[in-house]
Amino acid sequence: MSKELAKTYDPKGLEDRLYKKWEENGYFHAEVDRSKKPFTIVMPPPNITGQLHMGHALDNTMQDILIRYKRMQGYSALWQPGTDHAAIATEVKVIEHLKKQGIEKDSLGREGFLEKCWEWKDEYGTRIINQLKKMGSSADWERERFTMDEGCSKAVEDVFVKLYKEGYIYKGNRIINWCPVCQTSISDAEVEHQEQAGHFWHMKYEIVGEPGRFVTFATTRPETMLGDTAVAVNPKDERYQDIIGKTVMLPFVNREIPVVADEYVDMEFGTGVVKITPAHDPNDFEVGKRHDLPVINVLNDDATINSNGGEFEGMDRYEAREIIVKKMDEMGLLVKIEDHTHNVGTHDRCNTTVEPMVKPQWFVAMEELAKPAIEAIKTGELTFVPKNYDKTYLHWLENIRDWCISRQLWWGHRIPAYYCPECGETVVAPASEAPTVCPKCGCNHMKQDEDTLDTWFSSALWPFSTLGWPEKTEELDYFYPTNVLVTGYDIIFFWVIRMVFSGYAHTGKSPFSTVLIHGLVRDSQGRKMSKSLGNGIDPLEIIDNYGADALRLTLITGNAPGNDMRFYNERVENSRNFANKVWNASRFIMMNLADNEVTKPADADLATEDKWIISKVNTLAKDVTENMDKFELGIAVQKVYDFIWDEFCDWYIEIVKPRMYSQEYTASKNAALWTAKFALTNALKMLHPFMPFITEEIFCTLQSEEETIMLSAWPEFDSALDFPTEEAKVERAKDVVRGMRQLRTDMDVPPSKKAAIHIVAESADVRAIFDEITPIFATLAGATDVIVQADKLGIGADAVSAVIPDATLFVPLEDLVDFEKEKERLTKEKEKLEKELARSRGMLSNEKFMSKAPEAKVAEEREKLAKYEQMMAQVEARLASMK
RNA sequence: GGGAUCUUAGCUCAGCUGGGAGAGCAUCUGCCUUACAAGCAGAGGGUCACAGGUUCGAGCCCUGUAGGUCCCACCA
Repeated sequence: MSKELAKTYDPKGLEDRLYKKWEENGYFHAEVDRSKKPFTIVMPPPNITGQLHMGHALDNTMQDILIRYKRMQGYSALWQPGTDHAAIATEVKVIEHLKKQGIEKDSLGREGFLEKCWEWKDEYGTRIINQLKKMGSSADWERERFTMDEGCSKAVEDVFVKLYKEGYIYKGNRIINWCPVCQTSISDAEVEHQEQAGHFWHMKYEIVGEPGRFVTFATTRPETMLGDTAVAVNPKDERYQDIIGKTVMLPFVNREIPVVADEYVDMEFGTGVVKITPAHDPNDFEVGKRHDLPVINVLNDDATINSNGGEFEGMDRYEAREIIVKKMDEMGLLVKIEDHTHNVGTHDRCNTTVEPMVKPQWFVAMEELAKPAIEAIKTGELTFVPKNYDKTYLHWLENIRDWCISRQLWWGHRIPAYYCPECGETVVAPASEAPTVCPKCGCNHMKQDEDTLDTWFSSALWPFSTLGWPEKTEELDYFYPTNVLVTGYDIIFFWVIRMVFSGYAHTGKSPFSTVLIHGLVRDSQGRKMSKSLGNGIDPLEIIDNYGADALRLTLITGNAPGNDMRFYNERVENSRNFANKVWNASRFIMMNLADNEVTKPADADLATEDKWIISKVNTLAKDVTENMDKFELGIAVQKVYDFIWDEFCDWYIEIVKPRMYSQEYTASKNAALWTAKFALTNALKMLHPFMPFITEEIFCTLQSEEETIMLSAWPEFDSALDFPTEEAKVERAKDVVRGMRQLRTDMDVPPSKKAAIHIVAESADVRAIFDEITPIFATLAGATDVIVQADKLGIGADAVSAVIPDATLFVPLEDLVDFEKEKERLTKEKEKLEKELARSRGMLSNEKFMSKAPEAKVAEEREKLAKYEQMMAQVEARLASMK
């Protein structure tokens, strides 16, 4: 025996050992190699605040599968990894971290705080990477990047300057979403709308000059009235024609505000009158612009009322709301209160209700930039898998609004804009050309913008900045554009879209041709895994208990692209069991290979079952490859799984056992061993992208430690191996195997001895079963006998005769095969075949089908019919022989 | 309000361009058998949500109904 393998598969230790081997040998590294075709995937950079969760696990497993597959196919397969600085996420974490030490962010100053952030990055930035390695990820770690490293920062600056010069980036005083807790602006994509139960307050303002006459309106946010600069009605609304142009009195702040007419107002809704607060509502802001209304901000950055709010100054927005309602009521201006559920915008990170505010911010004008990204889908340069996501993508792009990219944070890429406090001049330039002197007035007081960029600004450039852009590197030329982007549907707006338009804007190409979308990993009850629910399952724990291969298989099996999945331990156990099955099947083959010199058998020496399993594994290669190419990873692995378990283990190994047990090294034994090794090796290769560790371990035991399955050639369909399958013969072989097994069970032998008994048909060699077809029973009926051998455990004929009445045990064939059961089975099969035949003949004699269906389809059907007819003949013959 | 998507075995889900209703788990029966009890042999269990339509043929295509999920959206 060349090597001992444990009876059950234990991934512990083995995984780390193999990973180390791969990494040290540089197997993950992809070179620019013009003799090969490139295949590139950029890894969605995990946040440096991140801990590996199931989302990462799924995402990375899918990418690793594709990369390993392409690498085996001979591509120079680059999986480009890196981490993301994750501006706001990290800043919040670091602030929290500092707070525990009693340090306030502001007390450190900008430089001091950034130092702490970099310390954080150094400490935690590698943690997630090490966790990804535990998954078996074969990324090219030598090329690891960080969104704030020198190159990526250069790319960010260049892009900013370029877009500014082209007029796509502008600074504007516009209404944005403000998070009062994080104290920064956020983009539209970061706002999550939640339905909340609230109230609809009907209140009224008195018309100036007409004491006792009021206009009644309804609002969900009474406190914003402090910033009202008009009330609006629909110009067509007959109820209010006579008040248009008049003014009303705003209580508390005693401001006279006009009644304006605007189409925006829905006559059917509420009272048909809307109070207009341009500073704190996006619609009102637009109305305000149309009517040239003043914008009065009544909120501080922490959402307390500011000095514009008069007596309410300093109050929290909700406190002010309560008191304003109370006072309005006291003044008789509160008409009624209705219950009302409405959508409230919240910050997706901290869940705080965002406050629309007017602030000077930087924006990217999206309309023009979005156009090529829209075209990309229409021309097919970019495809989504599954393809229905292109609708989501298009809908967003076609309704895109300008992207607010400035953030009032310190951790991130600082905006490369410089202002002159003397003359107001703005200069936008990369850091290397930062102006010290104002080009306009010549003063030396130029100050850089305090704000940083949205974290997605740098990730938008990731597919090319990681390859060296804006430099014209070899890597960029060879690996870009990349092939596949693997990500969750939850990130299409944030990231995918921005990468695509950036790719077109800066490189003239789509950054990838396919976006492979996966769903969310949910808990066993279908809930999102979340910290607050405490229902998260830690992938590292699963790896610890079941192994990375089992986790990977679980995440891929039975899941279609784009669909959510539920994760529970029973599924992992099944995967673990499969790993064990593979392990044991391999162990069996290796035990039998022992020290035999296995040589490639002549075709003539291959038995029916050999040819059968060879052509099965050959067809498998075709099927799996096809599905891999369609990104149907779940189907692909299912096919490998079924092959190994249902065909290779349950059939082939069982059928071939008697041949393997032969003490003489016959041509038949050699053929069986060779075939088994061939089928196993190929199956392992196809399994490798999914379960890298166990397949490598077995492969190395089978071949040599120096080799690696990672760089072995992916099995291709080979027509020379496509032997015609003789299903009927194999069926018979299985019957005999079953019979033998039953016989062994039924024999009246002490259990301890049963283990020692192997059955080999002697006079009618089991071989005959495969070599004869219909006359099988006739042949066997003449021979009928089977010898029980017990030599494997050193129990000789004497011992057998001591246990079993007859020293040489003759077992009639009837005991091998249960004829009654067999007849039943055949009859069922016949019925099924009859149905099939009827269907097939019906189709082929149907004029419409014959005239409409494509030729290939008809040919296929003819083949099927021929097959059915042949099978029917066999079944009938067998039935006849049994009478 | 707009859009997407789902409804298949007790549970969780596959079923890709129309032609055999499937897997895992669970249940039941029998087996510690020289690869594997994390296993083997077998069994039961489904009007493919409902109603129409197209088709020689529908789980799959079309229309409608009911229920669920998700995304987008400025009804104050």
